[in-house]
Amino acid sequence: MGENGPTIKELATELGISAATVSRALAGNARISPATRERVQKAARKAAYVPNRAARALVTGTGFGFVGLVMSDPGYGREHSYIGEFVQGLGQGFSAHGIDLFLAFVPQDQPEMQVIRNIVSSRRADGLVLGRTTENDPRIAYLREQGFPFVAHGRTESADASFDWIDTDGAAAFAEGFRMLYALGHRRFGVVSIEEPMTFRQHRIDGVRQAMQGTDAKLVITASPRYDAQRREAAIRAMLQAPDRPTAILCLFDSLALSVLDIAANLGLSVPGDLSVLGFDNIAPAAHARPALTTFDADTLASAHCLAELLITRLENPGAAPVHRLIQPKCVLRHSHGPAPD
Amino acid sequence: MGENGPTIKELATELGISAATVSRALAGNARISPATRERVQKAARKAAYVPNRAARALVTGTGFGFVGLVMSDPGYGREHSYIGEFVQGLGQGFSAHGIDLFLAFVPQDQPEMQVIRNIVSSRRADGLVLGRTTENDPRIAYLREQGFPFVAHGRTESADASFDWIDTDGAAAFAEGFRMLYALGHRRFGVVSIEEPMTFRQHRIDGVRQAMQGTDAKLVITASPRYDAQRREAAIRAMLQAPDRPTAILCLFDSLALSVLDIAANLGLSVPGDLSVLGFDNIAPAAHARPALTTFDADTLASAHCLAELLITRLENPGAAPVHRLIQPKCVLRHSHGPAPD
DNA sequence: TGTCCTTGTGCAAACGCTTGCGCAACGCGT
DNA sequence: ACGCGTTGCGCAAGCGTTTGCACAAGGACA
Repeated sequence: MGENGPTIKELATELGISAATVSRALAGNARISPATRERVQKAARKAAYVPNRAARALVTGTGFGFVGLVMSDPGYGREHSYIGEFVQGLGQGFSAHGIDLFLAFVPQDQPEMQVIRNIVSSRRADGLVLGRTTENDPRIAYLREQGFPFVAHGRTESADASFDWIDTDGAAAFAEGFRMLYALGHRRFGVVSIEEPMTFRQHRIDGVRQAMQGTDAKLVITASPRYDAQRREAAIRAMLQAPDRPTAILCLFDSLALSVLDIAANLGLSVPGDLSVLGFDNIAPAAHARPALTTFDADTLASAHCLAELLITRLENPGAAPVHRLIQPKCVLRHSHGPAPD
Repeated sequence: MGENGPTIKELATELGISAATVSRALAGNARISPATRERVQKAARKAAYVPNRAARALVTGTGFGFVGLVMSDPGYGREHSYIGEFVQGLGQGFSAHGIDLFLAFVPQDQPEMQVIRNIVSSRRADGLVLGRTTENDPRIAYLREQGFPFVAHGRTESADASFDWIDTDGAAAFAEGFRMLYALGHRRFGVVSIEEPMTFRQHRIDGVRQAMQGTDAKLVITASPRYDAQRREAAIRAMLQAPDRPTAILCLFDSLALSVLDIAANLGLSVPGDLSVLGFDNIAPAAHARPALTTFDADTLASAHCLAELLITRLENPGAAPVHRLIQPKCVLRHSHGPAPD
């Protein structure tokens, strides 16, 4: 084994003071004279002193400075590259505060809840980040009951105010998308949705519904299991082959939109000539699709940053009032939308 | 706060034996009588005893059951979605063995080495996974010197046999790419490369060079800084506007190829009519580009799985002989290549 | 019966850090 | 000159484990 860095005791004897003083000086304790504090801090920097986390965790009873992100989503691989940005944003936010992000992968044969329970009871993490919430999320109920610190990316059905969350304002975005297409003359609308009760699903669909109020627009919705490519394709194909197929389709997220683009091409429908398509998330392939996909960008990176901040303040101050933030997605105008065909 | 489980001492007094015996029984120590061992194990299970990781780590000098992946690459966001798969593969591999993967993000104002040093000296991680190696990688030198367990995704210049690595056989892939294009009649070749001394750069270029041996093909290489979009574009543009521009371009990785596709379109060059383009990595946008990008797939997921296995065996058996594996990428034939123009 | 080895268990130290408390030194007011 | 509050620091006790060593009990052997 190579050289382990110096211990606090070594640093102390080298400075001719006690380990306690070093500890306090490094912690910025007020009872240490500014002169000593500075001297210690300089020496620590010079000696590249890094406190042993195990020792600290043991005595303080806290964790090791890790927060967990539970990865249950099988779809974050290829298409769903927003995960990359999400993780990056979280990581940057946390590392600025000396906290590390760890990824807890959920084995296929295990429910996500079990993984979470395990993390909580082993105290491996100081806090947890929850991805994409469902309408009635059992993870949230459990963590709240355990008093375990967490933040969520997404609300629950009741937009529950008792925990920290950040969400994108999908309703606003989809309403905006509808209005834009309506203004372009579209009257027959489609929404490509999923079967899973993710919170964002309801919001986004509601956004369209509300914007439709009082207009002469028609709406048809199709849904399929989130990661079942076959059924997804069947559903979209059915929508596009219906006698009075929509001329404008809003998709819950980009990978659905990309599927629509592919299938439309197969069916000989031109986009945006015969059909306008809107996505959501602005994942990488969206920009490279032909036609390039018009979509909404919710600045995943910034959201993740913010989520990290939220969890950090929660960890520092467990009793603080919950914070929520709604991000307004921005429409990225590209080439998959246009005037309605006559 | 939820209930913290019992300590080993509590368990011991409850059983009327010493903590040492409990510890040994749980560890399966041979010096403990089978009767006692079984009694202890049953009681531990019943009491839901979970050893305190901090205490254990402190005394054994090991980590907490985490391995780190150092994320220094600023480009793993949008384009470089292979990171998503890489992380997924690692995570799955590790979690099967009760190990968690944490992501160590390198702040912009800090050298990667400092982050690594910090991890090593704080003993936060039991082992480290190194992404994309450079030809003469200081991280590897340091970790070897420290005797810190690690595995690398990529070789070093000397294909150093003294540590565990997995690499893709870029030379073979690029040679194959060359031969395919040559067979299609191409004679003027271009390679779009980067300025950074990543190991894979040399291998891939060498693959082309070797395959060219004895043919009448010409080769021109251009390089630009890895994440400088401006200079990248300038370099590619220059290559495409040269009087005797290549008719076939091999790109070191997909995001370069996508740039080539864009710029070619801007210049009014048709792909694959005027120009054939090959990528490497098979990232998500490659399939959605128009024309869809012909590229090489090295099965990132499987590589990552394998890397995880390697690190685990290394952790279990630090003295074992280093293992290396070379993955043969498979060519994914799509529509960005074709016969040479006459 | 005494010696010696084997087997099973306990004692206590150690890991590196934080923190409550004690204590010395000093300056202030009286 | 005395007491008292303040300031700055050290002592030592832990935090929950693991592990080297000592030790008691018991059987085998001479």
